[in-house]
Amino acid sequence: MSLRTRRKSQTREALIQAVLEQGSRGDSFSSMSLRAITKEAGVVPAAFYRHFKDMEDLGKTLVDDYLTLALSELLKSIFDKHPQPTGQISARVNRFLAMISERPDYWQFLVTERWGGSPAVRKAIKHQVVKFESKLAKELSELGAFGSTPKDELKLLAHMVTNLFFSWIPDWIELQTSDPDAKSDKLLADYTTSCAMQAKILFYGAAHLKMSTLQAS
Amino acid sequence: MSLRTRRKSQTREALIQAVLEQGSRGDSFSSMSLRAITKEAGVVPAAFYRHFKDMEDLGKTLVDDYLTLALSELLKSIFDKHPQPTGQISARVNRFLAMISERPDYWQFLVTERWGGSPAVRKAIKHQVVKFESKLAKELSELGAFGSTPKDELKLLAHMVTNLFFSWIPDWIELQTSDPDAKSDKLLADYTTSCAMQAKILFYGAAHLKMSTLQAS
DNA sequence: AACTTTAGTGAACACTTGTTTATAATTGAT
DNA sequence: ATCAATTATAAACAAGTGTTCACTAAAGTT
Repeated sequence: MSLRTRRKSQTREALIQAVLEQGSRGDSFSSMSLRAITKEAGVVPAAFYRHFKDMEDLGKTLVDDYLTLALSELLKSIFDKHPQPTGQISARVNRFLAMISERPDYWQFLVTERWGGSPAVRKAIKHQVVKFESKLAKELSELGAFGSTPKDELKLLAHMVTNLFFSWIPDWIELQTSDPDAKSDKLLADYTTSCAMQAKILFYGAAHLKMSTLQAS
Repeated sequence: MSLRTRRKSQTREALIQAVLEQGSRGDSFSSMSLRAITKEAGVVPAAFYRHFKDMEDLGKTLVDDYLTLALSELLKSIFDKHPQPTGQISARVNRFLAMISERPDYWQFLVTERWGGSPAVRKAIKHQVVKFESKLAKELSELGAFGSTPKDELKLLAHMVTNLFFSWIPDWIELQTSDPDAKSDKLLADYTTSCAMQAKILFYGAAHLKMSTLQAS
């Protein structure tokens, strides 16, 4: 890799990080200005166009080149082998929450912009989420407990699980930032139990409720 | 009510409707400009300040004076008496989806801004959602199936149910708008079954999974 | 060493933004 | 009928917006 292209990708990264930075401060992507982004990246406004066509282009790139990795890492992290014998769900949930703690800006952006104000970014996220759900459904089918579950039902379950995951993200981030981060390990442990409980409820219901069974309540 | 106050509340309503209108077009609240709102409301920019201090004030008012009603109506609609003997869950889900179809702009705003770019609006929504979850937990406790369920677990369940409800909103709105609205009743029936299935899975899991039971999967 | 390519600069542009001010017009009260 | 109160207007302001253009300077190529 040449020196020039390396430096180019350096400011390109700075622009993307600027977006994530402002996202972490609570701003939504559609309300970010091109000028503010370049300013935060330490570059003049006109330099922006050497890297992206416009802000929409930046947003799509951010999702496709960066956030996608986060989602696929999440998938690996959940379905890797070597699970502890006890508390499999808790351990996986724990790892997910730790991943969020590592790069909260990534996950914050994903949550904020999933139903946010930029159609292009929304569409890009949607595309990645659909892919994630498909892989998740496939992994679930090889899990034993859902071996005989019909494909339709697995897709529905994967959809629910994905939404459950997404619901944890903002709660967990807020829990962390609004806390006197003294004993953050206890905070993690507590919220892990809560999320694991949620996951168990969902999996138990899906595993034991046969389809086309009318269970009124 | 005097003529003047009536006319005042008329343009006030126009301003709020303008926000919902732009929200329905896909814009996020934090990216809406005061001028664009007044323009859409058919009024000059300076007139805005007769009604609201700034955009943030408008946003909070919108949530507290309007969207709150939608949520309490939802609660009534779900827990009213006179339920059909069969398919209680489906019937209630159906009514919820019908409510969304009636005022999609309200629900769209709620979803978009729940994790959106305006801290004040986010906080206002959060406050209403917490209230909603509390009432929901109370209603669930009087439901028979969860009579003996501990309070903590009911709060968790209410939280999950709320998130489940919220997850339906954007999917249902998109399903409707992206459709050649010919046989929209069949669309409603189909999506009702899907959502009802999700609700049943969740309720079944919550009702049958005893707390502090380690159910690995 | 000379030439080309290109990431980043700085100034300028037309336009939109939020907010203030004085003024017009109409309702409510006397 | 007269006067006060107030909703909405029109114009102006400084500041911020996206985008363009000619440019400098450094890296890649010959």
